[in-house]
Amino acid sequence: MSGYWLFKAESDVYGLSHLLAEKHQRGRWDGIRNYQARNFLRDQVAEGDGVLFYHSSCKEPGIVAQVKVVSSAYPDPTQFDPQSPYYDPKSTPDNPRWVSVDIQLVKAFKQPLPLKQLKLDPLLAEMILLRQPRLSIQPVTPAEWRHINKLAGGR
DNA sequence: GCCAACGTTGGC
DNA sequence: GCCAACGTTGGC
Repeated sequence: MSGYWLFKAESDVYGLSHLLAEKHQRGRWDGIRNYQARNFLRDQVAEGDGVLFYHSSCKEPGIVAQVKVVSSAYPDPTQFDPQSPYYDPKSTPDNPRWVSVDIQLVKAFKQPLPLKQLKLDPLLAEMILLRQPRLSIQPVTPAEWRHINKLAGGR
């Protein structure tokens, strides 16, 4: 596993419950429409990378699961779908603007880690999540990754 | 290329 | 629902 990431989603749009309902708990991470997030996804996120799944815009925002990347980046199909809220009329199949990756659940955290707890943890003070709250795809350091999985009761 | 107006994110 | 922070748009 080469890289570690945090992916953020509104829990009622695509949350852990949606991923759990997918066949093999495997789903597509789509709808990214921010260039900084897109660049990470397109250029750096790789198959096999580890991902912290974060719920935003809900009662208890926080990290709820560990997932892994199970594909390389490919054009996000929703950008070509006029029915989709993520439709982008300026994007063409020849020159797609937005990408997706597929992800698969590794484990749901027994103890979801609420944002308010992360904020209090000195070992996580440098997390991008806490410094640039609006970025929906962001790198996580190996030290942060280990610490968070330990807090969540993982290995 | 500047920057004001506007839109979105997301915690609270 | 509010609003701060930030991103995007578009006139000039």
